Amino acid sequence: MAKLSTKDLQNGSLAEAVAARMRELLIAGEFAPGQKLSEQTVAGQFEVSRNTLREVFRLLTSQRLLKHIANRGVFVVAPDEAAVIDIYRVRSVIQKGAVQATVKGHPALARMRVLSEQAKQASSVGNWRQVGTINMEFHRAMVELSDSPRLSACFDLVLAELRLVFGQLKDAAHLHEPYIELNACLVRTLEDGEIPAAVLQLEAYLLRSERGVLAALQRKIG
Amino acid sequence: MAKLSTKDLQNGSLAEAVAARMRELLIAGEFAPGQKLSEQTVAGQFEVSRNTLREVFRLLTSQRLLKHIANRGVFVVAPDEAAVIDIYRVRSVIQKGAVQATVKGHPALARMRVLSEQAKQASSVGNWRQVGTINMEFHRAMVELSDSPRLSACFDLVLAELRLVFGQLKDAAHLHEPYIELNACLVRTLEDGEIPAAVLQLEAYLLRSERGVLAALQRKIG
DNA sequence: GAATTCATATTGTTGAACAATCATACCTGT
DNA sequence: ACAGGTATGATTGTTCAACAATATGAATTC
Repeated sequence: MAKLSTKDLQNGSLAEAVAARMRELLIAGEFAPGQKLSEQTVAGQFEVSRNTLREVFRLLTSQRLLKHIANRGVFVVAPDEAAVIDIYRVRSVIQKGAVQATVKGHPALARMRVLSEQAKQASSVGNWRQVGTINMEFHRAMVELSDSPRLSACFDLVLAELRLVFGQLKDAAHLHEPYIELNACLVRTLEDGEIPAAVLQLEAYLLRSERGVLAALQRKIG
Repeated sequence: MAKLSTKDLQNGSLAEAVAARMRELLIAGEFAPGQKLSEQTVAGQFEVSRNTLREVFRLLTSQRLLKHIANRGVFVVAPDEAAVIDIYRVRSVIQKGAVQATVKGHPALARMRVLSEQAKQASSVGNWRQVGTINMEFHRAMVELSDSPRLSACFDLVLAELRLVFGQLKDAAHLHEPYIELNACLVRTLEDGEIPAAVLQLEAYLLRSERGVLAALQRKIG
């Protein structure tokens, strides 16, 4: 297990700082899916009290990264096939809803262009980890086209869950690679204001991506 | 202030039971919007320890019914115009997405029919409070057409927030009344499998409802 | 080998204590 | 009188220790 130092003082409370740190570890796949997290043990590892860790657990449980079972403790979520399918259903509804509300010249659209180009650069260098991060940001920007903080919040939840899935797969490194060009293409279509075409491209992207994730999941878990 | 007895032992933990009880009170408008909730005071009112109440606050904060400000405490949320607009944007995206995925003979559709008729009955008796509750259930059932637990969860959040708005309005009693017939009509359209027509009806419903809520909000606050 | 009982460990909850931070009233100086 | 700073008091953030309630696992019994 990696070092669990949380000396890096984030703004806000200690519980939030630990939650943020633990979130990173979870998404990085440092914990096994389904693993039970003992309050005493984890509190010791993060050097916080049990009460504070409980608040951390509540935080991460509400973000669907942990699962709380009464009188049994908290466990790392283990997303299965159904979860992935559901996640992509949410993505489809929300992202299509956002794209359909696109107005030309929206700052989020400019951000999508920048991120799309950054992804191309990162992939040319072979930094697949960063490609994944940028890709996530790209899709977050897409949802921000809807100018809806609540839709963005909901989307962030499923995206975090999806990142957890990626982290739990072993070879997820260049799982995003084929979609860099699709993203760039989508940006152009949106900048031209061709909404229906953009929706079709998005649907194609989501379908391919979902299949890829499901395949990788079945390959590793069976 | 009303009695805060939480003797009714729900299943699950005490914190969850208190959170459920407090949720009811919040939605019933028993707390003023923007009101500060002192840990010591509220813990005393619910007869739980401060630590337990903190977990309750975390729960309700993650449900967007309370707002937590670091080192300042938690406050009852005070949804403004922008919040209502955003809530209806989420409703539009999610409910339209669900309706578009409707398959004939879905159990949720049958449930919508039942609820629509129950609403008609309740309104004929003049039980507006129940009309509101049934109406909420009706729309929840609509989202369940999508067979997506995550979309349902997200929808439940915004619906709870909307109920909080209703609770904070004083004359929100028969705010749902004009929509009983629209709901019944929408059920018929869906049962006939005419998805596009149903989407149009839903859009009309949401637009009218949003305007009604915004008007009531400005009447009472602005 | 299956079911029951008992012992152990973990979670759920409480109360008290202290540090850190914020709000308020008071005071000072010009 | 007023702006600014300071001290005081109250509230939140965090930790610790203890106990009750519940689940886990092993030993026992049939």
